[in-house]
Amino acid sequence: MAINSSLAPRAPPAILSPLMSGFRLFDLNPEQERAVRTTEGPLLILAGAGTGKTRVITARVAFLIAQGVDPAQILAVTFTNKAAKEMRERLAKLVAPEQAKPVTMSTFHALCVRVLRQDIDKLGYKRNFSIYDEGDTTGLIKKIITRTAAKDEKLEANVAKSLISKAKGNGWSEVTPGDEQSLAAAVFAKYQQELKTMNAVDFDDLLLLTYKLLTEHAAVREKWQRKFRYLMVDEFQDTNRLQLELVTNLADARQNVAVVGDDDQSIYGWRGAEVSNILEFEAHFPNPTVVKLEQNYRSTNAILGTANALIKNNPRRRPKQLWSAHEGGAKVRVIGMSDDRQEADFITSEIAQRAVTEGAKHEDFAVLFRMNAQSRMVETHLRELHIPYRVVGGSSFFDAREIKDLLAYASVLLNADDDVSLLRIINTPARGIGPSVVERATELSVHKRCSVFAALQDGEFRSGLSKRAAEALAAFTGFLDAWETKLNTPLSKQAEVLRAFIGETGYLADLKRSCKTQDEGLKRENKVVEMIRWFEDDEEAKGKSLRDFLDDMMLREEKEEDEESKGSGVTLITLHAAKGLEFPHVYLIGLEEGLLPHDRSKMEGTVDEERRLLYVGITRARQTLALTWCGHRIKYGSPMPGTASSFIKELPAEWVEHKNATQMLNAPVAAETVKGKFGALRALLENTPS
DNA sequence: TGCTTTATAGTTTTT
DNA sequence: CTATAAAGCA
Repeated sequence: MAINSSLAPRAPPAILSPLMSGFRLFDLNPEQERAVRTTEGPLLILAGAGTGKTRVITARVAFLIAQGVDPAQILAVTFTNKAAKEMRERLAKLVAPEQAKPVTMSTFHALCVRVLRQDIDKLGYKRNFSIYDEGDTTGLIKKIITRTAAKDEKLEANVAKSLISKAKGNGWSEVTPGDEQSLAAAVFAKYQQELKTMNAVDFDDLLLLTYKLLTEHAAVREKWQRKFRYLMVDEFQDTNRLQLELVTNLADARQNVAVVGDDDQSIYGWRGAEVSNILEFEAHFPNPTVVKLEQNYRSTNAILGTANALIKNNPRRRPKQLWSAHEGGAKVRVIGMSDDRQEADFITSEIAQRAVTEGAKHEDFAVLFRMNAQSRMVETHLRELHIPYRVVGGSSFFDAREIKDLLAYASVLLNADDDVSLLRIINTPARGIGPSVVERATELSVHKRCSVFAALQDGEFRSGLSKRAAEALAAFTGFLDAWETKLNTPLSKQAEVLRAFIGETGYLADLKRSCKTQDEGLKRENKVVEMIRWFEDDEEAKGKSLRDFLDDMMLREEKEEDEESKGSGVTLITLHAAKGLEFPHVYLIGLEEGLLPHDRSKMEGTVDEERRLLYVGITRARQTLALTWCGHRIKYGSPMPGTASSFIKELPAEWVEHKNATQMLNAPVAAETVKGKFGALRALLENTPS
């Protein structure tokens, strides 16, 4: 996110000379400059919240280029596409386009796809492997569980999935011990074997198989070590063991590995992130240069003092002390509420009030919470006051049925062994291949350890079918074959082939028929058409193949922004999703024992991570921060009593003031009055074009 | 096939 | 309470 944009003058647009003369270090502070200038050997940059991390990374890449490093030999790895994109945009402002373009800036996963598409055959997969997303893998695991579990055995698909994911993230096979260990282990083994017969990989496999490739095939490892001479890893505190291993294996003897991260912001331990990667960095990369970035360009000292005091209570961490050249700022308010209704009412009416009295914009405010369910009450109250808002997170563009169907069709063309996709579309629209045929084919595929498509081709299988079914099946497989050939004809425009193929399937007509309203049908159809056009653009502009495009789609999160509320309004967001963002005014709600820290964290012994979560929340605020807790909260329909979070006791008296909402609501302006005034003002504003 | 009823469980989430 | 998934029904 935009770190310190208000303070920093824009950097000069181009590097004047590859030599040091003329190269300005963009007004970096001494620590930042040291991080940028340290180009050789391992480097650990401990970048506290709001200390200009992204700036340092991009400046360092620019510096490397100015030093004469070939841009193509620089690799910067991030966690999200968004971060990679942002970094690329920032770099584009520091160096010439022809220097920026060859730099590799990608996520771990995208990088691994690149490696695997070249050499995965060395591991017994085919190079046209499919990538399965969360939904695909959950479905697969579910099926395997029902097939494997005895009647008295129970195993939740999500539990199994997380066990499998963690096992893979740690390198390989050991499934964490537990009561269902044997079943989970069996499911794991079957799952992995089935993925392979389908020539498919999941997200974890992307990392795992790349790791295998690099460690077991020296030639491949050396190829990539030669390619990348300077490595940078962002958000290093979020890496798991496998990702650390990948970095280790990509680095050659020179060990030019620069990692950037903040152990205090490690909040993804529950999904396999290893804080020890950053805490014990020296063990993995001996004698590193260590740089601490502690000057914060985001928040007031009241906010930073509060954050510092809180996080000091964590035992395993690298000591850091954020400070700011800004004023002390307003004290952090800790406000006790009677219940969650009052909490929401207080926050929303105060936002309404401050919009008037302080002239603050709605998008300056954010409400942060531990659980998504907490947003509801706030939403209701915001709607009542006609305050625009956006809820971050939510459903993805790619969750839409029609998009999944389209991607499945495309995937089957490229890899017919992809059962998950094949089964998705085999009878959509209905083409006479009913559930019984599909079931028998699936059974045979399990028995013969082949893909469903291969099972469908089996002569014996076909002769066992009714004449009608056999004909329908032959028509379908022939159809796929024909279009596969067309797609792979050299010089053919794949987007056009795909469009014609989808047309021929009759999918769109079927889609529209299944919709209740015509309007909905058109919208859905439009999505499909749009996506094909999107591919067409990529094919023409960037020369992407359908496979490239599918890879991009599978590895992209891209939450769908609500079209009307895009860009404006109060932000409602979970603490996890808020990492990396900043807002002038933050309300952090639900600071109750059991919610933050969450009850489950106590059982799991991860209260430290909950503290970091609160720390992340606090450090999102630029100017003002309010923390609230409730004496009662509606849980599962009925109000449950609650007490203030134990974290509140850890906050420093110097920077914090304690209040209670009943006084505040009654004292200056009654909430109703504010509502009325604001409503009138708003009506006025709405008649004025903005 | 597609719909309504019933049971069940209930952090955090990117790739 | 409410979202979701499986089961039951037309």
